[in-house]
Amino acid sequence: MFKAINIEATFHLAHAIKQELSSQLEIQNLGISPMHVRVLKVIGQTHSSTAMDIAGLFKRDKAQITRLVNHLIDQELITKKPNPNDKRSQFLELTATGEALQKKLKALSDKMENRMIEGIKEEDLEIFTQVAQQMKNNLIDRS
Amino acid sequence: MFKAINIEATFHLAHAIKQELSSQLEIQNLGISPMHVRVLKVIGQTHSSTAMDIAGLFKRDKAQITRLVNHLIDQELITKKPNPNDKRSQFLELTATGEALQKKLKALSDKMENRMIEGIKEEDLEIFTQVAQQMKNNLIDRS
DNA sequence: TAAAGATAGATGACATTGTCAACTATATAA
DNA sequence: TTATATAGTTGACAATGTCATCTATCTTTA
Repeated sequence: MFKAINIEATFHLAHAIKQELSSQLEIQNLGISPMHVRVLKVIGQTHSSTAMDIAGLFKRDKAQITRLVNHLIDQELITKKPNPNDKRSQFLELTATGEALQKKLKALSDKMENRMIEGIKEEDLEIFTQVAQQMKNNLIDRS
Repeated sequence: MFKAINIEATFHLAHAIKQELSSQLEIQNLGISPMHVRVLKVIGQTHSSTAMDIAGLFKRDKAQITRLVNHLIDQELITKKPNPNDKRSQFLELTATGEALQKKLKALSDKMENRMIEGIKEEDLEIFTQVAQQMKNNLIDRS
């Protein structure tokens, strides 16, 4: 009855997105990788996010986030700002260069998503989003 | 208007699936990784598939497939069978051990997918699958 | 049919993504 | 105040993915 068809469909889609994103980043010579894009985006959206916030959001190991963040700092796209409530952690913020890149990236990913959803009904898209979220929760919640 | 929400939703879901799959493979001590599972599955389903067929199906570099396949051969889960029509390529087939593992993996991934789709309406699932496929095609077709 | 180009797969080198364990410095709870 | 927990760093490594180059074979075509 089932053939794990949605697992495969998800893998295929995620891979296609990553490839297209990588290729766009390369074409435009932006010097960062897909995960950097996602991290930059979070930092840009929610001021005062820490490395641990990002790790929690993406469910990634904090070691990975440390390295992604340090790479972005080396490129002067973000900076650390002391957190007065906790000297162990720092708030991450975009620099001016980071903000500028951020805008380019937003344009790029919006354009990509627009292309991706071409010809798909609004209501089906909403169902897609909700089902994706539900599936993720079903997997994470128990276990 | 758009915030690349479906791109993020897809990444989150794909990551949750991979983590759960990895964790199951580890718990059951099966000695293989998620990509091996996918390759094994294809070989089990379509007899007479070659390395290039798999590379095409998954849109992966042939170098990666060569290595995945060779790893599975080292573990005696699959074998190469000469292709009489083309001496450059070989057909890949499951060994008896491979078939046995295949059954365990099928049970495992079916169970996972069942858990994943719990509480989701049949018709919404179908929309999810179709939308995922359409999105993938939209990305791949042009460019 | 002989030479030229295309294809299957292997291999080396490397980038990206992800995980685990150990460590330092700080914070919180007992 | 001691014990425990947490934020982030670092080292080591595994899994995934890419690119370029090489071989053996095919296919085309001159």
